[in-house]
Amino acid sequence: MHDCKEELRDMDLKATPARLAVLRLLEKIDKPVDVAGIIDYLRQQGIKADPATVFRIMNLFTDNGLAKQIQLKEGKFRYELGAKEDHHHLICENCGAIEDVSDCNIEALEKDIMKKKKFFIKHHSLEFFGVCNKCQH
Amino acid sequence: MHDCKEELRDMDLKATPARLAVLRLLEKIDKPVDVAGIIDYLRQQGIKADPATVFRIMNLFTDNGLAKQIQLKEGKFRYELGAKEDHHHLICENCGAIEDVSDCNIEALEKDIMKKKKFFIKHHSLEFFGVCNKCQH
DNA sequence: TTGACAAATGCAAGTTAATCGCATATACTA
DNA sequence: TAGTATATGCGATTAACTTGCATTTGTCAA
Repeated sequence: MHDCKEELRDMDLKATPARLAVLRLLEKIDKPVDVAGIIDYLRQQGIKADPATVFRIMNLFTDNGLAKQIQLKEGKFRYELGAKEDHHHLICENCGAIEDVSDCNIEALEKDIMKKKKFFIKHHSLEFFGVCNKCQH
Repeated sequence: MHDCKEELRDMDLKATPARLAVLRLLEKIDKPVDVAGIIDYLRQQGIKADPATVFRIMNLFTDNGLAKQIQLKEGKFRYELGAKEDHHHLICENCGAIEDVSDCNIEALEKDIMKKKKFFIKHHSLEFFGVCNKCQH
């Protein structure tokens, strides 16, 4: 467990209570959260935060690589920790469950594309939509 | 070139001018369009269509597999032809250019995941974000 | 060809995600 | 501990998308 306060200070970002709590939340969750979920969590922690503030925090974190934006065809953004190792998502179209998958070896594909297309890839998003194990029965 | 009117009738969808024009547009474009773009095209074709109608058409087409929704972290949906062969997108974060890539062999990965995770995959989305060739200079 | 009916559209109002400006509060630094 | 840059709250605003309802329009059967 590392020090969130240090992490923010190192990036010249003020360590406010809301920012610290969001960072801690991102480190804890195992699937991407949306802004409503973040606000709920903050309230649980005794931190009252305006939606505008949370949106501002998430944009700041995204720009600085602390958070990563995820889109699951819901018409809104979700967020997860930027430092998380490369992984992708399985989204159940029946119950909405979100599951992670790793070991997809997209890096090889990326290298190939960069060479073939002369396009410099900075990051990617890969999502699989379908029916989870539970909903198949 | 096939008959759009037939295609709609075969799915028990009424062949209205707006629907036909949208279908023709989807067959023509080489990169995903948003609703504003669709409305522009319809106007060019002499078809006045309300945004609500276009949203309804796109939802209908998506539900029926005629169109596919794409999200490029813009906070809105884009659409492309549902029948298009498997491919993915390169999005330039500098100029916004969108380019297609094919031959990514995601099917193999999908099979692997389906077996390992017991998750039935119906479709996926894969987008690469970075800097296009032009913007590198 | 026409007439009837189900369904598509237009319009207006409403919802939700996200942004912005500005006054106030607060984290950092010296 | 006081000063300053900046983060936050609040209210207003925008943009994407949805919904309800009256009207129009494809379709199909006579």
